[in-house]
Amino acid sequence: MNEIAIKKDGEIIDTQTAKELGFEGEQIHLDNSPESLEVLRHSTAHLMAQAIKSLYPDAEFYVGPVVKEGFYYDFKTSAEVGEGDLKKIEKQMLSFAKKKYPIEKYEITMDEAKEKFKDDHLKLEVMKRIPSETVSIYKQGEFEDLCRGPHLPNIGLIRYFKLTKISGAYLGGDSKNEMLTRIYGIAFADKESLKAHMTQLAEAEKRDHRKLGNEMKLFTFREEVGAGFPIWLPAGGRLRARLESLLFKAHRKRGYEPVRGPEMLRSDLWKTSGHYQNYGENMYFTHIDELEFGVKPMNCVGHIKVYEDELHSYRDLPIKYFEYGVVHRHELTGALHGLFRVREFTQDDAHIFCRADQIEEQIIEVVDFVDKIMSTFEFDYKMMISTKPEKAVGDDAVWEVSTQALKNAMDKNELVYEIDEGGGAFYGPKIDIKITDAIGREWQCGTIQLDFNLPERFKLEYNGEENEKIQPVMIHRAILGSFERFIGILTEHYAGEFPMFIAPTQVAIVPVAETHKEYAKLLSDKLIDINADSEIYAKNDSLNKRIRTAEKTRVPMIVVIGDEEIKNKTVAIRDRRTREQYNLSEEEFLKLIQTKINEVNF
RNA sequence: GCCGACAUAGCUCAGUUGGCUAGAGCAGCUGAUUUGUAAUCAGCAGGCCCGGGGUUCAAAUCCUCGUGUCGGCACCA
Repeated sequence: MNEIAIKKDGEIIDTQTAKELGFEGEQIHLDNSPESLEVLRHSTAHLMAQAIKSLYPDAEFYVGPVVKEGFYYDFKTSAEVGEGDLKKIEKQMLSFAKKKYPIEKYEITMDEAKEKFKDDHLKLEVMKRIPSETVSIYKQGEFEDLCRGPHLPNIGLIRYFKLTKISGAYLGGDSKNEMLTRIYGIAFADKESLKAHMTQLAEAEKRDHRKLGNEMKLFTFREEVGAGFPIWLPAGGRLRARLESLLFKAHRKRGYEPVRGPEMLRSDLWKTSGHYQNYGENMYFTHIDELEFGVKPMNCVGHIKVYEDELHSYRDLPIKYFEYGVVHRHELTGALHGLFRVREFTQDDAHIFCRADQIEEQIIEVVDFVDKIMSTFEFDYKMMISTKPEKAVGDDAVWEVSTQALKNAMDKNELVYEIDEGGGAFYGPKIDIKITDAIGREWQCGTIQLDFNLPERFKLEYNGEENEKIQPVMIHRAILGSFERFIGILTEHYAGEFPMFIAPTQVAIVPVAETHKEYAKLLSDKLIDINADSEIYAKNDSLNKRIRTAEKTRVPMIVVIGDEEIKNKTVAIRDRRTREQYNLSEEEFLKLIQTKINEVNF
């Protein structure tokens, strides 16, 4: 097998460059190693550009990098390119690949490059961002592209690829700029890997919470109701209620007090908080008589009003209020996405009012709380500290102090995090908890936000040791983030196979014949007494059919009851999670269910 | 919001180049059957073909404006 590049000092250098500079190093062969795929996919992006250029001669090209899930190329043409054109482009790519053009490299000066690509305003745009004096050009057949490589020695090596998505993308990732066309693709060294990859994508799609939510009747959306407004169906309602009650206990244990603010508040308050100015475009407003009201997009103002209801002593801090707060946000239509992004959702929101010297311990307590829940569900998550955004309230100095406080808390406890510059809330920096969905997209769930600004704007205070007035610090936090998004993620995580303690229905009861229905009902009542939901499958269908129907709901446990069971006071269990069948006495069975439901506490 | 695609029964989908009363499976209802661990049989019902507007002798099919959904971009729990 021929080498396609070499690795020198951790860098991938293609054969063209290595030859030119006389470099030697560890050989990289065409296989599915990360290094090889990097080169292969980059060259596949170029091959795609070559095909696009031949099909759409006026096409101009921006950049075509390798990304986590393959590669893409951004370009612009006067023609309308749609999904249907991907096949055509793939075909053209294959026909070029068959010609086995070598990929040649040469260097020219920046001025020469500008002259060469003078008709391609996108390439000129790319060059503006390159500081060096000279640039390299890669040539394959008639097609030439400005690129720093690395590339394969020959396009004939590209055989197993697929163009996967087409979409628009803003030039330079800035919505103020023009929109280009982006085509995504994937490439592998062999046919099997490509096939395996496509199969894996199809498998992931089966876990999509939108599909499962529909199948399992958890929730729905209706055109006539409006985009982004989920409707919770009974099964989803039960699942959600279980989460809510578990979480309620967890909050009480940690000293949180349940409170509730109104759904909408006078606009003057939103002006005081800064939401009106900084978040107004995401809010819904209405009028009552002459006064303007804003429907709450966050719960903090309500909780501030709770805090203001009485005077506080330094001895009482921290004070923690929590609420399953329903919020409304005007998300852009294109952003809506199943339960992951909706316009009305419920946060498991809380606000901690504390002294400056309590910040760190409070942050860490919340981080532990988050970890407790995430590990219960066996989620891999990552944390990210988001700093001051473009639109923000408060002095830079205050932002600096609070951002540093978050970092300190994390560092002191040796917690790993990444930085998201400019990703903070308008009133303070935050630690975001991100979870990955079935197809690898990351979603922010929990969040911990440190806020010196709202206490200042609302002139909050508590009495210190010397009876002086001191301003408290506010920590905004949500663990799940929102029930909507979290349940969406949970659904994909378990592929609908929810564990007993959270499942919409704990047990499906299948009576063998009509005469066993009564006993089934008795059992069902006993289950309710131990806080377990059950469903009786007594329809006029065959036993097999009813077991099949029950199985398809993904219920964790099915019990079959017939003469045998009634006589012996037992149940025949079919455990969907362990795929086992066994018998238990009724008493043992109820105890087992009770244990399984109670084994989880946050 | 932007680029592109899509919208047919509760669900999953057929529906030829525009051409008669728009089809199927599942689910639902009625009856027969009373079942021992993943689909018993028969019958019935179910549709403003997403919504306006247009082209045409004729529209589920073509055009147009909405609405919703999907894939991305941008934005964000």
